[in-house]
Formats: sequence, structure tokens, C-alpha cells
Amino acid sequence: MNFSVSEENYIKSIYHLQQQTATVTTNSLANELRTKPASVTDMLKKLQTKQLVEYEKYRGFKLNATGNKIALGIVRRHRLWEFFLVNKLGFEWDKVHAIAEELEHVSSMELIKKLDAFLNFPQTDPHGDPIPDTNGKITVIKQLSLADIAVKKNVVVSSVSNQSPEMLEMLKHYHIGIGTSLKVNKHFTFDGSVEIKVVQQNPCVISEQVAKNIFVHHD
Amino acid sequence: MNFSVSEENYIKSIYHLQQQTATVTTNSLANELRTKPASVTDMLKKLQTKQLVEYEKYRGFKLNATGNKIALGIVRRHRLWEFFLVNKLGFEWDKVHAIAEELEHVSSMELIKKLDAFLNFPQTDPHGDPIPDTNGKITVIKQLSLADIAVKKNVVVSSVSNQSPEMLEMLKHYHIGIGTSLKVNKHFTFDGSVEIKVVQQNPCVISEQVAKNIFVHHD
DNA sequence: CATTTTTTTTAGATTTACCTAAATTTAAAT
DNA sequence: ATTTAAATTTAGGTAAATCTAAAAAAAATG
Repeated sequence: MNFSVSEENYIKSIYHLQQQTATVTTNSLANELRTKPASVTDMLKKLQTKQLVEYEKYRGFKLNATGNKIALGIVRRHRLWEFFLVNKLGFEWDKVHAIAEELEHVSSMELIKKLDAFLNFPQTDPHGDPIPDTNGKITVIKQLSLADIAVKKNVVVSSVSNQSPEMLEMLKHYHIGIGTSLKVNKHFTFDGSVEIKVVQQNPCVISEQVAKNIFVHHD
Repeated sequence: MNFSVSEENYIKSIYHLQQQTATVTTNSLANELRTKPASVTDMLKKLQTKQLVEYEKYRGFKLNATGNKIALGIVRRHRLWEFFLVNKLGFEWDKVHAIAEELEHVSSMELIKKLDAFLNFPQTDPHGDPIPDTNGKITVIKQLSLADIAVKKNVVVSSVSNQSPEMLEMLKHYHIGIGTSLKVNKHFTFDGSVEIKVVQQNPCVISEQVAKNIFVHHD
């Protein structure tokens, strides 16, 4: 089956919201899509008749198996394009989201297959998020945010969950990117801020808000 | 100003039809876009209020200077993407048109600028058609079709005007591509067919219809 | 637990890009 | 120069995706 750009955006947003809460509300989706709740209700009826969501009036909704697979296809396209934009065209990683948002809707199977090969079958996008495979299988790596990491452990940054230009500009300032090695010196219980030591950099303090968005794994 | 995908498609099609006839008719545009004449009239009123076309009721229309510049921007994007698809992703040149048709509407200046640099500033697309520069300047190369070439002159294929899969499949069979050297052995006046000799191939006869679509320049 | 607040849905409009069918204008043909 | 044919436009309508305002349902609160 074929989907409109609008339908694909709804499916993708439901998918992303489900990473936080198993069932998604009308308001939260309207907020995510910068649209109005009434519009969400309209579209959800449509997605329901197309058998992509489980939806009960006033009770929220979630993608069913079919919807999930379609969402993963969109996510795959988005992340492959982001990889292309950063690693081939030389974009900064805080500038690619909006462009990938357009490219992801280009609907050729063959294109994505060849793009994947051209990029050498990357496993993660420039923010460290895993790229689903052709069958919609996604390798979720268990990861902890810097807010939850014990002091003195050497860790490697594996992904950054907030991809806003503001956040990514700040990371650049701290010399933090995917693959950066660092350790936590201290957790300040007063405000949750964290002192970290990035290799070859002076120690610095980051706010709790920042720490919660930086995910790491042990090396 | 910003244009919808539909508006862009109309602008691009008017541009292409103007290569043949200075002024374009409602029917020919409807035919090109596989839509109905009434829809063309609707859209043309819109393009007129947006000051992109000169349009007089019942008299046909053409792009004005602004419209032309926008058309050349779209053509530029289309041809850069075609170059990318063939020379980077390894598509056959008869498979790229439909995909480039989608990619051309992705609306980031920065994307096209960086894509152009990544491709090393190509001058022509895979069919030999020139790629307009950033300012909408296009270098039109004076070229003759095989139907108009004198016998025994060595020529090089510079472009192919019909990009249908059927045509391009046939060219592959004759071992003809952009840059191929060949000469005309004979013009048959009976049906306009042409015997040609492609280097390292046996002589063969192509129909007038094919000959008229293959453009060459002297080497 | 009744009531206020919040969330969600319905009802009815709007915009864009189409369409069909009928009317109008232009072009062609006898 | 009429008449016929073809091309174009108008009129009115549809589907997709929005919206606002009002109604209905669920959740929160005193």
C-alpha cells in the first residue's frame, strides 16, 4: 500500500512517541506534529480504517504490527539520508534533520537499497541512533544517560537524543560527539548537574538536562 | 517565494514545452502533466497572480523572466539528482527519471549546493543535457541529430532527447551512450533510416525516429 | 461524589488540486 | 460566410488535510 506524506508523518510521530509511552494521546501527537487535536482525530480514523493503528475513542492509540513495520521503514529512510548528508555531503549533524524529513518520503525501494550500499550499510545515523534493516529489524542498544553513570567509569558516547540545533551547538562547544570517550567526575545532587572529563579537555560541568540527553556505553 | 510540488511541476512542464514552441497551449500542458485542461486553466490563473507566466485567455501562455528562473532551478535540481543516481548510486540511466522527479522538489538551497560540490560540479546530466548553474544560466550546446549529419564525418554523441526506458534500452543494445564515437555511413531516403558505424561495432541501421533523438557534435 | 478542568471528538468551513459537464471562444472546413 | 469541429474556460463538485468552535467524555479536585 502507498501512503501520503501526511500519513507517513503521523505514523512516524506515533512511532517516536511510543518509545516513551506505550500508548499515545491525541494532544501529545498534535503537539509533536504542530497541528491541532481535531486534525489528529481525523487522521487517526483514517489510519484505523487502513488498519495501521489500534485506536479506541478517548482512550489513545498505538501502532499495530503493520503500522510499526511501516514506521520502521520511514525511520530507516530518514536515518540513511542523515548519514548521507553528514558523511558524504559534509553537513554538520545539527543541520540535517529538516532535510532528511523531506527526503524520507521519496518512495523508491530501489533508491534506498542502492543508497544503503553506497553508504556501506551503516548501522547508526550521525546522532548514534540505530538504522532499522530492510525487514524493519532494529538493534536497540541498552544505553544509560550520563545522569545515571557511576563516577570514574570510562564510557563512550553512543547517541544523543535531543537533536535540536541548540543542543548540538552546545555539544560541539564541549567537544562531545558520537564515539567521544569521557568519564564522570562528580554528580551534584543539588541540581543534578554533572562534572565530566572529556579526553584531552579540561573538566567541565553540564546541566542535568544535558546529561539526560547524552547516552553512553562502557568501552 | 515558496512553491508547492504541483506548482513546480506545472512550471517545469511549461519550461520543457517552451523548448519546442515559444507559447504553450492548455491542451499540450494537460497532456504533458497527464491531467485535464480544466485543471490547467485553474493552475494557470494561480501562476498568473503569482506573476510567473504571461497568460491571455484562449491565447496560450509562457513563463516570464521570473518563471523561467524558477524553472531553471528545478531543472538544475533534477539533473544534479540524476547525475547522483547514475554516477554515485549506480542506477542505469533509463531508471532515474521518476526518482529525480521526486527528489527535485526537496527544497534546501544548502542541499543542492553541497550536492553539486560532492558531484564535482558536473556540466551535464546522464542523458547529456546541460545542468543550469546557480544563477539559472544554462549553456546550450548547438547540436545536430543523426538525421541531419553528413556521411563519413566522425561525431560524438552529446545527448539523447527521448529518455523513455524503451528508447534507452534500445541504445544500450546498439552500444550507444553519451560520448560514444560513431559516423554515418548512409541515409536512406525511402524511410529516413540511417546506417551508422559505432567504433568497435558492426555497422547497423537505425530508424529515422531513433536518429532524430540522438544528438551529436563533431569531435 | 459532585463539580470543575482537561482532553477528545464532532460539526461545519476552508484551501489546494483535482475532476466532469456545459458554455464559450477560436479555428477549420465546406 | 456559415457551419462544424476543436480548444479553452466556467460552473459546480469531490477528496485530502487542515482549521475553529461547540459538544461530549474522562480525569482531577475539593
